[in-house]
Amino acid sequence: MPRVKPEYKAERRAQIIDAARTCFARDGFHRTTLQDVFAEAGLSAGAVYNYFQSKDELILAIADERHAQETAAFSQHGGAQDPIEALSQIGAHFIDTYLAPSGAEKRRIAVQTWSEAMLNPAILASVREGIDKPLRETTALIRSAQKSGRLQSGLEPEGIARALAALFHGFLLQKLWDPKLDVAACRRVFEHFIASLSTPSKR
Amino acid sequence: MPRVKPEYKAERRAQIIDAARTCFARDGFHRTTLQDVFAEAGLSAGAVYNYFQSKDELILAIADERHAQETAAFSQHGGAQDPIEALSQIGAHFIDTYLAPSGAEKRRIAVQTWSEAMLNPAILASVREGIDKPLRETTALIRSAQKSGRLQSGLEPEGIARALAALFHGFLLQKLWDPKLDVAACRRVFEHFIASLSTPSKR
Amino acid sequence: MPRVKPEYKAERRAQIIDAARTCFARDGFHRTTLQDVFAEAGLSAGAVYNYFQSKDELILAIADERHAQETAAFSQHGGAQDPIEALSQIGAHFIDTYLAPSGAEKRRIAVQTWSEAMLNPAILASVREGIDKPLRETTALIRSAQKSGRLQSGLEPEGIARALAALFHGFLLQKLWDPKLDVAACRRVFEHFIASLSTPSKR
Amino acid sequence: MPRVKPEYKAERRAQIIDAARTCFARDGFHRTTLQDVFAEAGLSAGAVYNYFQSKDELILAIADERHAQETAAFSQHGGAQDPIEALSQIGAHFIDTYLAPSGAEKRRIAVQTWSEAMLNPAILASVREGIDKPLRETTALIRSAQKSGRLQSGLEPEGIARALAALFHGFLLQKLWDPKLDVAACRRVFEHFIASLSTPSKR
DNA sequence: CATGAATGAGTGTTCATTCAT
DNA sequence: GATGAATGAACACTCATTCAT
Repeated sequence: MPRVKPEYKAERRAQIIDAARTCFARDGFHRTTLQDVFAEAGLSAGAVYNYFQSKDELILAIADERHAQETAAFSQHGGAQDPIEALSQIGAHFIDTYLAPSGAEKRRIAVQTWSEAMLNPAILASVREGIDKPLRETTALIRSAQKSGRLQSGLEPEGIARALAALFHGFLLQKLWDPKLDVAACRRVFEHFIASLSTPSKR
Repeated sequence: MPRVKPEYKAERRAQIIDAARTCFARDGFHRTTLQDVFAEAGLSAGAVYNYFQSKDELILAIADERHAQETAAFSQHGGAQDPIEALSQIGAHFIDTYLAPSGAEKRRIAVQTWSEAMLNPAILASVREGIDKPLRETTALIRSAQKSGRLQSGLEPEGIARALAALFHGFLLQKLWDPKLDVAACRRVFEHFIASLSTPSKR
Repeated sequence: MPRVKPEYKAERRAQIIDAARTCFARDGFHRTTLQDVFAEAGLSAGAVYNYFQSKDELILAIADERHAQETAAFSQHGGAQDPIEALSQIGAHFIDTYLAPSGAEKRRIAVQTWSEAMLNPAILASVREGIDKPLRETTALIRSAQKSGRLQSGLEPEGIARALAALFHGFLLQKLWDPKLDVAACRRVFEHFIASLSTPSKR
Repeated sequence: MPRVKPEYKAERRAQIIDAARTCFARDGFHRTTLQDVFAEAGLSAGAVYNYFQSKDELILAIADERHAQETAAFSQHGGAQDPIEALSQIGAHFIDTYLAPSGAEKRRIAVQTWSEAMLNPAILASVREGIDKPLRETTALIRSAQKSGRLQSGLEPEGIARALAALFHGFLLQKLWDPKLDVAACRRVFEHFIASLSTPSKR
């Protein structure tokens, strides 16, 4: 269908990415064959190859899209006046999005991406991009809160930001291993951790 | 009446597992071919197949071994009288072992195992076994500390235990993505978190 | 009543043939994809298919064109009064055209055509048409020269004609394999061979 | 079948090369699929890939083998005392081998190799190796004959050698295009050409 | 027990060709 | 006539696994 509308190609691309994401979440990057993706997308091999030049490129597109979404969500929820409130809202958003039952697909894509990053430089770059910007913003948030005296200053801001990310990533893994994980409890611990920053550490 | 001494078989098995771990850490479970493992082990295909019936079984053996080591290390470092001290020592041990530069191989195996657990029930069982026992022990430790008044009791013991695990797993990921990660800072945040449990949460 | 002027179609056809020749000479018939030809011609797939119904037809058109040119050149240079002179001029023309540095594209198309003729009857017919007519004309030239006593008659005219063609084709191959081939020396040997026909063989 | 006799692998390799040569001569390098070769050899894909790492490598092996045979044959037939006799014998051998009806397979492989050499550096190297050594030997033969006065010295030895090769290659092409080519006539012209070198050129 | 050549289903990818617009 | 996205059969190649020796 030549001379298509400009949005046609974007739609087709999205259709392929959706199909790939479904397959990858279900069977993993490596157990998913491109034939699976073709079938899921309802397209031929050639059609898919008009949009993505290789399986790796498709995997990368999935990773990139996920990180773009994350960065966007981050900015969206980090706007609260109170820095502690902002941290809390960001945490709540990510916990809701990734740890809810409906987040299963996201979780499964995420973990595979983390594993793949180890071996695939392009995926690693994508993962880092998805991590570094939020980390920098969180760090800035914490630093400004420390300066205004609202957070204790005994810990490095970056360390705190990394701990928040680590808590989130770690809970995500636990939810993946055990779907019965008590997400509400995770959220409470998360809140406790943030709250604990307001008081000087005992040590 | 075995034809060969049992030690012989155990040594051969260890030789194969070592080779496999080296390959898997370097190239990943899926990019590693069994030919790679044969070459790394200096053995023939048939020899390896006398010890492991499939690639999956080899992967599982790697995962099992890792979790056995972890559980053992956990018990070994969790014996301190003071529960807070015990938690601190356990944390220090795992951070030292997995986040040190020399822990790269362990990290790379760990993340792949987590990803594989999503798709392979046997690996999932292995991962859960490696997580659940430590989690139960930590939970028990925390619960007893709460009863004796040494830890605040506003948070569920299991939630705290899971948060400690999450912090550790999350830092491991970050170290994987960025080898320059400041491990000392991670350790300080970890300590802060444990310390924060001694005081009532502000909220 | 055609919608477009006939010249338009002829121009388009020539444009496609030029592009195809460029691609085929550069990458070979089999390594050249039609996508390459479309790009080189600056036309779409559909446009090219309006002029040639298949890749084979395009290859055949290239071969035909080459042989038409050759036959024309042959007639053009074979008109000298003296048959020996005519042979010499024809030889000189072909050596100049095909063995000069600028003849690289022609050489590369020629050799591929020879190889393809082996497998593709239509190409074989084209090659034979390009060879047979010149061969018949040369044979006639030689026969008449023999009758008039200007050439020795110990050899069959067709054999001599074929030897001249063989020399030319063989030198073409050598130039293809080694661009530093001394073309002037080839020309001298060619002249010697023609000259040798004027005197009775020693044997 | 492990722990095979040393000659086992060589036999297998020859079996594959034979099958490939049959297929390539019949259908051409590019129209032959590896499946064809597997079927012709009566082996599986994996078995063939244990001996040749790619289709190109198989093609190269065919070319190399052909040139090795040619060089060997050349040395074998070039030992006559009389240089003119030696040239004559070499020519007769190659004409017999390649232009006889039974030489069809050799011819078909040869022409494809020439065409492929244009695009494949490894094949080009093989072709040149197969050409250069015979050419050097012929040149030496001619030079020594010139010094001893048995051949006229008006032409460069290398040019003469190249002309002999060109005649042979050109006749080979003609036989390919027309199986009814009179090979005896070719041989006579070849002989005439050699004989013509014994007398000073008329020019 | 060890060997390693053989197996063959399965993989990612290509590309000549079509046809709705 | 021209466009170019879509088709899908076909291809080269891989690799976990087997088994005769």
